[in-house]
Amino acid sequence: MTRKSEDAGRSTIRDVAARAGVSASTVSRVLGGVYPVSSATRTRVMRAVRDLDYVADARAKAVAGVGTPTLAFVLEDITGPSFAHMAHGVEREARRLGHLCLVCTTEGDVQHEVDFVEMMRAQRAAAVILVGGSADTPEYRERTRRMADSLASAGSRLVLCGRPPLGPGAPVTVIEYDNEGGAYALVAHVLAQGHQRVLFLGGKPDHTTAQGRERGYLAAHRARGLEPDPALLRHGDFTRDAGHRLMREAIEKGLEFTAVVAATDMVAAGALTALHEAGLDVPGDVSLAGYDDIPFARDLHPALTTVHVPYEELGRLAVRTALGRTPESPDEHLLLGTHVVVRDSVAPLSA
Amino acid sequence: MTRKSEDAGRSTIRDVAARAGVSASTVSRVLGGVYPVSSATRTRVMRAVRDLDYVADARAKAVAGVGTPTLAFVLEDITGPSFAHMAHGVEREARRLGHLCLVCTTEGDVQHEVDFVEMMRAQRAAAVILVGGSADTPEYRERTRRMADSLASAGSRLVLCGRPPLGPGAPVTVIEYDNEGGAYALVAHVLAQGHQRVLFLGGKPDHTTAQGRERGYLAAHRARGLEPDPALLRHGDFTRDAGHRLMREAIEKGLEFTAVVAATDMVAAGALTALHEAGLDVPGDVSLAGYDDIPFARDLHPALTTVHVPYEELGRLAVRTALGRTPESPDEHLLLGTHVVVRDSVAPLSA
DNA sequence: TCCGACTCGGGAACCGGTTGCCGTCGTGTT
DNA sequence: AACACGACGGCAACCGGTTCCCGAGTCGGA
Repeated sequence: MTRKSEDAGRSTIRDVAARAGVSASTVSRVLGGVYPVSSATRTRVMRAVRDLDYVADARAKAVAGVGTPTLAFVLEDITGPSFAHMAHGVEREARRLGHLCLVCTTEGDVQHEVDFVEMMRAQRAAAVILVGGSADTPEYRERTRRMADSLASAGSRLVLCGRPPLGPGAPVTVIEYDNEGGAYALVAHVLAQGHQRVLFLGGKPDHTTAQGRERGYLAAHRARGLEPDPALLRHGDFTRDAGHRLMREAIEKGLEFTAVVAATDMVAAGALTALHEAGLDVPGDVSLAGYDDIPFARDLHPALTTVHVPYEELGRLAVRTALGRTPESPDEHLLLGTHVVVRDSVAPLSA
Repeated sequence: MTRKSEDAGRSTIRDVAARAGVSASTVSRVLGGVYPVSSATRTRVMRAVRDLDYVADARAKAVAGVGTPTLAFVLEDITGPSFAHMAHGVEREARRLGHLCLVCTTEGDVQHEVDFVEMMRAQRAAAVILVGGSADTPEYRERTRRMADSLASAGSRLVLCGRPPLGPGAPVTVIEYDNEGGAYALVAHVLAQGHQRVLFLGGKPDHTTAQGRERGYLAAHRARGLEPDPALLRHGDFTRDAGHRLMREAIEKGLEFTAVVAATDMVAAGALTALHEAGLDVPGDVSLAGYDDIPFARDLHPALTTVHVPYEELGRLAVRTALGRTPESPDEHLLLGTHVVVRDSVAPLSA
């Protein structure tokens, strides 16, 4: 009472050949498609293939040089909305270009990252995409540079997607978005509403994404001849909980401010809840803005004014430029623009 | 002016052997670790390995039977918060168990799914995990059953994670969570507050996750001797936009209700915004509840009462049970429990 | 001093495919 | 009828590893 697949297990090309009464090369040719094979033979082979439910071992094909190419991406945490969108872009584009997609999350552990990249070199991945911000320390550059060289020497390619670029000369493709410019525009918008004391809920001080946004915050002030009170710059990380805690502390501390700019929408969400808990109305008493334009920003109450970042596009571009390059093409460095999305959480300063 | 890695490119084990003046077998043994090798030889080999910056080709190792095992997961859209959490659980557990993780998103296209599974069979993946709900049609069962058989015959395993189970006898591991039970408890909670007309914003009618939640909604009513007005059951999909649209339509239509239960938190978020836009207070005028307990549920205003689903645990369990099984072990079917998280969006019916 | 055991390393077969090369057969041409 | 040529298909080498099997040294003990 066996199914048509006998008891199969995995069958090899030689099993198929034997059953069809031909040689393994012929089977390979039939399956390959283009080589001339008589239709009688083709039929016998195809029949044997179906009988045995045979599929060629992709790993063996890869060794022989005709495998499905593979691409890997590494991120800290797939549950972060912006990371998830980048991942989505990467995966879509990889699929469109016929690549398989390996994924690894590091949960912030750099050793995982290094180990995984080494593993990808062994897998002969076409490219490895590092997704998401990072601290820009000498140690980071050193380590990342090493990974880049290592991949390059194996014919692969390292891509930094939303990550600090290395110095010149590193064999790396960099796709970034404009943190400073976006934050500048956003904060300028807030200041234009008459606010003077704008609380900034930033990320980790050495994190480049956080730094860029903070620079934009400062630059927007200075462009109006203002020098922001250092006490208004608070640092945490990019989580909802950090936003909540930072906001609560600022309120308890009696800090004076009429607007809050959070480094991410997640942080803004936590901050918003803390403001509500303190009985403050947004934007009546305090204006609030975020950064990232995650889908949920619209459903916060009030709808969050924020900066739109083309995360998915970022991921798509990362794989397109990485896979599209030839050995001679120069190292690319793309910088994507962002724009402010005005919703309801920022209001003119009430007299 | 070359780096220590010569100009390398990819070097083979034979290159290393030649440089160290030994045979390829010896290099393999040195790298393998356990076989007795004199320390002089070991040193020479290691030096050659470093000089050439050699890494064994993982695909070739796989063909020889000593590769890193691989596991694949398929989901509709990685940007959905609950999918992302399942993915996170899968990835974490896979990494813990030393597996590589391939990922594919289908964007609802079943052909992608079928093709990808076939590809995974060719890759000799240890297991393929299908993540997220689906329509439970005869066509679905037929197709999924075929994938299960195909994988099983290749020594792999299909895992349904939050997906409708097939009939008995299919070589499948199923990990589900209790949609009906969770919805029952949630709706019972709402009814206990005195509400009588509870609007249900459901998903696609043939989608099993949506069906389960709807059954829970109905069962909770009947347990109190109520028969819900069919006009209160609205169907869309699991997106924020669907929730927004459905809610607006219900309001415009003049439907009477004092509470809303949404099939997911995303839907609830859209509905909440629509309620606000209509000038209704939640929970003053209307109570609202969601399902999934995504992180953002806390930051909606009011904080959303919802049902917690252990998505990450679900993903972890999926890989653990799939990889932990022996050929003789029975097909497992796990059903995880859920629980209501009471926050601020449901209030007693005001007289 | 001779023998056995143990250590070390090489040759070759193997994993499961692909492909270059060449021989055979059938057919059409002169 | 001889010859050329194109269509087919098998052999064997190759991709880049691992591992079985066996032979060559070396060392210690009888």
